[in-house]
Amino acid sequence: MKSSDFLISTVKEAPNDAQIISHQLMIRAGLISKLASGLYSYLPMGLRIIQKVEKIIREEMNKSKALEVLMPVAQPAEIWKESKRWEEYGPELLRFKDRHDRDFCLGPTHEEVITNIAKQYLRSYKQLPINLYQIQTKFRDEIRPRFGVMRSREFIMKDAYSFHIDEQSLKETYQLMHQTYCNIFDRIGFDYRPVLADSGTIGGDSSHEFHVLAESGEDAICFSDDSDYAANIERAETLPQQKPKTAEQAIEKVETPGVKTITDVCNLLKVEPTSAIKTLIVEGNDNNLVALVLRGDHELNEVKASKIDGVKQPLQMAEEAVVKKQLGCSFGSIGVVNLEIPVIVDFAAAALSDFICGANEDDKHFIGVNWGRDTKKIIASDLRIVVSGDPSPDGKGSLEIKRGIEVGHIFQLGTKYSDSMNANVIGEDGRAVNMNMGCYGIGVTRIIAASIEQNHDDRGIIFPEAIAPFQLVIVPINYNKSSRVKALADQLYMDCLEQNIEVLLDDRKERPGIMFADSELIGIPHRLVISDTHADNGKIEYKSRKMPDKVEVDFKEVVSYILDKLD
RNA sequence: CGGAGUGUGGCGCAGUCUGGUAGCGUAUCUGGUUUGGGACCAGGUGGUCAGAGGUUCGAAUCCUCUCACUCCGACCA
Repeated sequence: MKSSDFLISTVKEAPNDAQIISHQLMIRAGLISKLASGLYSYLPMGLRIIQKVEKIIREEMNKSKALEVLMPVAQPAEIWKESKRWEEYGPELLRFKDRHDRDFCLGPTHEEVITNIAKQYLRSYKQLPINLYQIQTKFRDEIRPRFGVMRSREFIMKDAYSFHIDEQSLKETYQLMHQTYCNIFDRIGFDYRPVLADSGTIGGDSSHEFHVLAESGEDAICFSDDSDYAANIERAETLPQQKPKTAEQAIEKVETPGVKTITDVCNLLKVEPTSAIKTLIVEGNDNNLVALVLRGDHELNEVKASKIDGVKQPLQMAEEAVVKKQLGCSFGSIGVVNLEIPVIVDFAAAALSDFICGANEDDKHFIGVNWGRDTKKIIASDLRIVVSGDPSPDGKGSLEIKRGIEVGHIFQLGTKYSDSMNANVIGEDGRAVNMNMGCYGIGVTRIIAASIEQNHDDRGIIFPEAIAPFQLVIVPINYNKSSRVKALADQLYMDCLEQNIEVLLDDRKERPGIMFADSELIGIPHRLVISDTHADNGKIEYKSRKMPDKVEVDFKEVVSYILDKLD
């Protein structure tokens, strides 16, 4: 490709709504163009990258024997009503009516459509297992789109759905997909981790997210410093701790006027938050209240809390007015002494002795409180968000927390959709069985942003070769003046094309500085510079985007030199 | 949905308080000089100042409403 035949749409300044580096660089390099909030066009340079990513995904998916399909973006309400998600999904699902006043939506995902297909065409266990995938545009009406294509409303996703006669078969394909995802992300050149994930209301214990490690990641993930354990922070468990020490202090009520928060209490009483507890009140299953107790320095993990027996799902914090009426005090003064509602205590809080808590009277707290002696019987459970340094749940090492960008998610759906949509096959014994399903997603467009987050410097993007829009850029100095430079550049360009090198010849009438800056901003991995000075010696200058040094290469050997670099 | 903010050539911004000819940088076009790190000179093109209504002799500027976008929060099978 010659630059004069292409659209190089680089800009010096990014719009000021671009917050993170990948968004800024994607705009500046001219990969994307914003149409409206969360809606982006892919310009020629950006599309080439998408196609590279898609190619890798296709190759690896095909290798795993998955079959590609393509399903509609617009979907009729009927199938969503069948799966109950028309009601459950919420405003993220963009709904509209067609000219006949029939309900439709834009697909945020395709479980319903694929199940509908499976229902029609899968009749016998002999056709199973089967794994169908597509690379398709999705639409989710995000509350707050941000970070460019990282969290946009319209985005490209690879989604795969597998169908199985039993759980065993599902598990095998799940493992295969896990491996396939690793292959894909290895090829893309990510520093990533597969982590245990919460499988949401679907249940089942096997769900993994694939996270690219990056400071700007929206998710917190944690891993052991001494084993393979890695999990989304929502999912990471804490272990029961040792029994509390024997009580040393007597319980005593103290005045704490105006004190509402743990910080206030601790400042007033000159103690650390680790020796106080906080009591959160949530709604219970039958119109009652439930107390959740955490150590002062810990935070509630809402996913864990909502899974506790007797706690209303989804988790709902109690209204302060209701709490006042039933417990006789406001939020800041709730405590566990003489508390007449179910009390669930986090393991860490349950391990405390001689601690501080609210007195269930405004402006008063207890000090020297001990479990059992001063409280009724409690249930100890895992309630909190893990913190750095917690012991790893597998018993090996301690946890470290990093930020990650979720680029893939695989999980076992079981029979949720095949049950509600009645997708069954005839089994070996001649009876109909609802199929087990697995579901596997990769955010194609998000991958590009994630890769840039991980690979850039102050000059721009440093694309890994596997997904770079071009492998090589040829920068001729004085292409339009020096006939010798032009001849050499054209010759080299033709030679590269012959070797199927994805090469960009920058034949624009620009000064060298602009051409260097553009190629570095766009992040083309390899660069050759041709100039009269070098031509005098039969040399060409090579530079890798990753390395600071320039190398002189004989003109005759340059193509094989490049081929070697491309491996 | 709650809080905060911003809308002025493609992009980045000034002008708004204190009403009086629409401005700067960059990009773009033409001509010339340059050519190894975002050049210089000269001359152009391009804006109903987000939209609607109001006040005024006169509104980018003051008032009212609407819309869009951004940030923080809530939400996220």
